[in-house]
Amino acid sequence: MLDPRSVRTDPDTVRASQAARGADPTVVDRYLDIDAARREAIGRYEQLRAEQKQLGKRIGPAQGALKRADEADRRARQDEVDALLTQAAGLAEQVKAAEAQAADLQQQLDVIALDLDNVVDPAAPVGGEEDFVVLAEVGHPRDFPTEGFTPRDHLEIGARLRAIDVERGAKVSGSRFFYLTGDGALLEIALLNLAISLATGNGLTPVIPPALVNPAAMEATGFLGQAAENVYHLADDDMYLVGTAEVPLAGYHGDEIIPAGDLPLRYVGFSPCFRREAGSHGRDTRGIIRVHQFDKVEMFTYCAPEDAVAEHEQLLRWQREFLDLLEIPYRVIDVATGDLGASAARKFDIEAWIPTQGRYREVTSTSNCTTFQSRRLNIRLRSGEGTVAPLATLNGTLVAMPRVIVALLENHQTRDGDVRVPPALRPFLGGREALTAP
RNA sequence: GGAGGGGUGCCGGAGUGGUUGAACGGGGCGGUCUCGAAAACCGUUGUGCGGGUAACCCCUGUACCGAGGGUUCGAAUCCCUCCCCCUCCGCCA
Repeated sequence: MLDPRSVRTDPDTVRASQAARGADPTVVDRYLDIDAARREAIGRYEQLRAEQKQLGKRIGPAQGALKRADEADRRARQDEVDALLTQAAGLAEQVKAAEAQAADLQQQLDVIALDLDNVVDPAAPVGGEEDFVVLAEVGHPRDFPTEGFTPRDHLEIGARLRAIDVERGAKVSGSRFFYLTGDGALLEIALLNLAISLATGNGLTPVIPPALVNPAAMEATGFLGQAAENVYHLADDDMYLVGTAEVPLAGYHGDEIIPAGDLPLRYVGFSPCFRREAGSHGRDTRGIIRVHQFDKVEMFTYCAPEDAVAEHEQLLRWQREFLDLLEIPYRVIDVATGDLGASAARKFDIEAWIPTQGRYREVTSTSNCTTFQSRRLNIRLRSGEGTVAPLATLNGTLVAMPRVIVALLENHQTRDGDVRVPPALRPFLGGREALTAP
């Protein structure tokens, strides 16, 4: 949600942002029209309401006077009370109508406000999905022909190691489900432990959040908008399965006012993630690149708006450090405006090199949501001067298990199909230097 | 799942229809006193929205006593629905 005041005072910026996203800029003008009508309606209602309260204050005493009145006075007193009540009844009707009108316009504004995405960061590259800018390339993809063998894909390696089982995943749950078994399961646990130990070492608070949330939490984090078709909904209970720990981590401080001195608040959550993957039929059908359920370690920060850009860079640094430790070649891209989520002002993705695909695939993503998300969640900060203001929220993947496992298996495979364990991960795998077939 | 109790401001806790945004206590903040501190005393203490302002402070109006409806001239107070919390029983990782 944008600040209504800033939309009012600086509509051109919002229009330009909408255009950069490939979204409809004329929403701004409809928004402004409704906002103007709303403010007028509120004024009308409040004035009538003030009159009603003034009048109401005279009724009590008048009725008291009637009760105490003697015979001679009774008639006059009764007339006075009746007159007041008649007047008040008429006013009450007007108040009710004015209130309904104001409420209706407020609701209209709330609805259209959902069509206004966050204002993009001027630093973000303008364009569509293909218009990203590569910020860095790290490591070198291996030259398998020179090494003298053809790389196996993660599914083949996973089957050989008895680490990944998609057939049984399909048998029990359906397509896009999988089992991690043996070293596969141990690998995820090792990645989890490495990630959490790094994150806590950096001062983040570890959190294991609920993965099932109510509609308000889902709505406030923006996942019931364009992304709604990818969200699992439990109709009997009207609950949602989260697609990321961002949802419960963002909702955690909902409706709170946080002292500025407590900021930044940094969390690292571990949760299962559920995604319907509607509209991606036929894409990434082989292996575990795109699945309906996976585990993820996600960082989440609440900070002062002026610190958000620096915080965004910090999250990106932590993400890079993790992949550096895993010795996976990757590149960092600055995602273009047209490919940003509705709540992100800027987004960096890290894409890992996948040898058998001969290309980079997204493994992490970090978004600066500025004050957009906190407005919907009603999270604010209290400054030293005692004033309250919205704060910024940012999120970033530390490790999305399946894709990192894919990258790890494929990039570190040996000629005979074993997998070298990068040194940083060894302490979490009992010191083992390689994963080998059982 | 069954039975009962309860949701009021930063916290505790009053308040059953009319100057109640809300008594009282605690806490916080400011001040007096003190070399300083404590104690004591005095004062102050929310948020959203609209208007006065382009904006802050400020002034003013209005809304907010779990949420949403209703009754009424008027609702924290009465009615309905829902949500949440607590206690006991049952079931259960």
